[in-house]
Amino acid sequence: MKNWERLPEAELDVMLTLWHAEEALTVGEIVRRLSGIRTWKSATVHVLLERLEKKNFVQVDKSGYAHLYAPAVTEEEYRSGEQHSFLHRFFGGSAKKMIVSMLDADGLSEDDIEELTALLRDKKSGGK
Amino acid sequence: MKNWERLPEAELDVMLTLWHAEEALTVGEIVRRLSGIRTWKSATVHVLLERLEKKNFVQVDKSGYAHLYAPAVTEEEYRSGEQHSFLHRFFGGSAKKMIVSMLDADGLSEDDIEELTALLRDKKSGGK
DNA sequence: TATAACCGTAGACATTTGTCTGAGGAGGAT
DNA sequence: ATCCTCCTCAGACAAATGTCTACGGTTATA
Repeated sequence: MKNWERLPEAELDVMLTLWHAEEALTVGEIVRRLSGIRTWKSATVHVLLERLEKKNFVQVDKSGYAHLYAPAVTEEEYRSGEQHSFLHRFFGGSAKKMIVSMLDADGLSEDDIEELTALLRDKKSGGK
Repeated sequence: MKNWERLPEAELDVMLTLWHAEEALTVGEIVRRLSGIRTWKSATVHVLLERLEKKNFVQVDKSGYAHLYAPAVTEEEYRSGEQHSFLHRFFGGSAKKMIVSMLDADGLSEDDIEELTALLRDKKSGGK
């Protein structure tokens, strides 16, 4: 994670599509997969992909007729960057505070709590 | 939290300043408090505040000579909106998954782990 | 081989975001 | 009264973001 850069919404939706795909996709395929949320024309997606390429977020294979687009940054890399910046803005960088707030707010089932408790236990014993 | 709206970086920095202040602030005061991170002229901050007002994120008291700006949305409201959208984008809405990922990644001390374990215990017994 | 169904690129444009300069007023210190 | 400091507000712009129409070429298919 070199220099963290927050992507605009539209570009992020394209990246999410690429991340969730197993292989490289064509513009048309991306349009199709996004059709639930976005009603973009393919030219729109094309422009977004160009911008993402310029930012080095995707790599393109232009050998065939239909160009193939694939992520050049993993979802984890991007997510952790965004998460990190969020953590700093709103929780002064304390992961603990953020976790506490999520425990309060968002719905966790009994099972989830079990599981998390177990993870914490492992983490303490096995901890580096 | 009506319609969730993500604020641009610059406006968010202004909001964070307002949230961290106890009382309403003047433009000049905001510029001063941001001077560590941003080297904005007061006109810049003024424009950002106007935009935030239009979006109903701040309320302004124009009775005195120097206008006073205060948040119209709490930090928690905003944060939880952003957190929610993040959760959905990257963890399919599962708070558990997100917490798990934070347990792995970000530095938690022994004490933090203790504390979280205790919270989980309380949450299970005292559960609503 | 026509044809319909795709594809890529160019070019255009409205809106939003980021920042500033400059004019003109208020207030306090001299 | 005079100056210096601070404030508001108008206006201006460049860059980034969001989307599209239109044109000309490719392919698979009738």
